[in-house]
Amino acid sequence: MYTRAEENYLKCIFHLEQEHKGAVATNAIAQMMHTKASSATDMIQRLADKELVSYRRYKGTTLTKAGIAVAVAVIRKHRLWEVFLVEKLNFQWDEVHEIAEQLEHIQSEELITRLDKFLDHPDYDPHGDPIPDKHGNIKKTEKKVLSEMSKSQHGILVGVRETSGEFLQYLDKRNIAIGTKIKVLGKEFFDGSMIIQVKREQFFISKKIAENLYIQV
Amino acid sequence: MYTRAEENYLKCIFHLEQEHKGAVATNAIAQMMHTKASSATDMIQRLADKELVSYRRYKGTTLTKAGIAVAVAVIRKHRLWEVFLVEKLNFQWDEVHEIAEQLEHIQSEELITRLDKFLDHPDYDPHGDPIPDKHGNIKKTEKKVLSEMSKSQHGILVGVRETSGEFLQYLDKRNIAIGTKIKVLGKEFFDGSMIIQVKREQFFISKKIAENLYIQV
DNA sequence: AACTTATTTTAGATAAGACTAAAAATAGAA
DNA sequence: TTCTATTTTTAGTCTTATCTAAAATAAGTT
Ligand SMILES: [Mn+2]
Ligand SMILES: [Mn+2]
Ligand SMILES: [Mn+2]
Ligand SMILES: [Mn+2]
Repeated sequence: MYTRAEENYLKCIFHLEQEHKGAVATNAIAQMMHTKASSATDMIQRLADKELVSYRRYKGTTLTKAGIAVAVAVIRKHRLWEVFLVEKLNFQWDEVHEIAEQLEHIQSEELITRLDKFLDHPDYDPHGDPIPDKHGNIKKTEKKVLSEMSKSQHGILVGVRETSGEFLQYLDKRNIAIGTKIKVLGKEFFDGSMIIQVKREQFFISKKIAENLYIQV
Repeated sequence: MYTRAEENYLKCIFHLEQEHKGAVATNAIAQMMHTKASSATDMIQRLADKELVSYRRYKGTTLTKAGIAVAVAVIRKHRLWEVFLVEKLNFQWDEVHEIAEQLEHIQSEELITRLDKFLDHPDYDPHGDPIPDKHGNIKKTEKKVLSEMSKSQHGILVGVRETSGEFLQYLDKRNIAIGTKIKVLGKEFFDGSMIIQVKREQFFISKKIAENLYIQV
């Protein structure tokens, strides 16, 4: 099988490739992995030797079929464990990421099959991200970033972009969670800030917040 | 914290020290770790630098207070995860060791605290081994190896020495499990083999089998 | 006590994964 | 197009954890 480091790099490249659509820059990988560009280059070259990524120097990196399969399997494990931590061990949604980051590397097909069953085959993790099935298929959900919505539009929160503790606690404090209905009451052109309606309350939110909330309309 | 390898060596030394009472030979460690004596020496010296073991060359190794604490914490995690796998995910008791071997290295105090609670604070793992509490205290149980019992003595199975799949499946096949009442009907001096009564059946067992069953009289 | 064997340690190599510093390639600006 | 700034790669070093081969020590035997 693959090492922890390899799995983490593949997962990282997968996420960057999704976001930017196209070859991923070495610097972007290094930044997300909290490492130096030279270390990233080193790993990328080893992954290329194993045909998990295709790579032409100075031109960026993309995952191969094999690389995608590994990345998606790790993401599946990560998200299933997050569900376990929240649903069964009563962790808060902002506390689970670090632990899942470790648990995602446990090697056992059977374990994941049984965990999935134990959790009753969940479709989404606590942050609203879809859980790939055992064949690696990911349910594509139609969702919009809140910051791109306009006045008087509404929808329900189905996911968050940021998963840092600070951000998730910010949402908790305002009773905003996955499934919460949100309506745009006003939007400021100058700075992109908004007034939103959540249940019976109204909040002012900055553009930065709005950019990190995914809404299903 | 400590690396996976360090944790595995410490756990290994702990178990060997329990068995033989006294300093542990380098070869014994190497054998149990499935590695070479030179590799073991190397690690022992590094553990000695970190004051996790006390070591005098050619004289063997013993754990320090600090080393014991690390080993026991790992053993606690290993056994709690084994309970989880059997009780919650319905694994058989012979299938859980390998997976627990990985899970025991997950670093999170909070996770173990919550797992322990989720499992309702179990005292023993599926193989009858006691689970250390969070302070590292291990319940000492009075138990006897079946091979040392004599004719017409009886007791209940409280643990197994071997945990290999083959051995555990051998027991399953004969309906022998933790908690099963066993009576010695006969014992052969020549080879130490026995006839035992288990529920309504009688079995012939070799000395090797008898040496791997712990009985509470 | 001297020799032989088994155990343990050292010396030297290797691979993964990280780093710093320097060189090379690319992109942007003048 | 040529210079400059940024990005990326290479070269060389480090640590952990492993190996093989050789040297050192301990234990056992005549
Ligand atoms: Mn990870
Ligand atoms: Mn998540
Ligand atoms: Mn282990
Ligand atoms: Mn066990």
